[in-house]
Amino acid sequence: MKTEPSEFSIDDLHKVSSEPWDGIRNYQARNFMRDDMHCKDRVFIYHSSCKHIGVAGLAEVVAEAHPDASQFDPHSKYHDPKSDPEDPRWVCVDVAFVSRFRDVLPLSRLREEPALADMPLLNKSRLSVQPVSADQWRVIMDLARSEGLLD
DNA sequence: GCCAACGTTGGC
DNA sequence: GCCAACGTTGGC
Repeated sequence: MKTEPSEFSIDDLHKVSSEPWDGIRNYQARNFMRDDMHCKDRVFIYHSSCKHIGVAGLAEVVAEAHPDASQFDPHSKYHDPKSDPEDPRWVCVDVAFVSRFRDVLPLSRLREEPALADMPLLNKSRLSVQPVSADQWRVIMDLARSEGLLD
């Protein structure tokens, strides 16, 4: 899951017991949350549009997809007047902090790994929620370990 | 701040 | 259903 740390960082996630991952307004990203993310699933938290771009830590899904409340809030920047309360257009999962890498595992380092070449993240995908295969998960965790980023 | 690439919108 | 125009994303 991508986030701009100036908006909501891994450290912000650490401060709350759980966080509804709201504001996702892309259908494909929504569908991943709705269809493919389940309680206990692990998630990489990725910092984008910032100084240290890359994987910042780990989270866990703690609530399955439910309507994203911000779509019905006229004061929210995520307000969607076209969404019908009887049939909400946008959903989100809740995630909880698991761990923070000692340092961000840089995007540039991910690009050096042939095993990760097919990741949407490395291929101009602008999806803010995107899948990670079991193999890719392992490669990234091994990388984080070998870079001394894990406790 | 730039700009390429992408997703969405809306006229036809 | 096509596709041009537009707005957004996100690395650099």
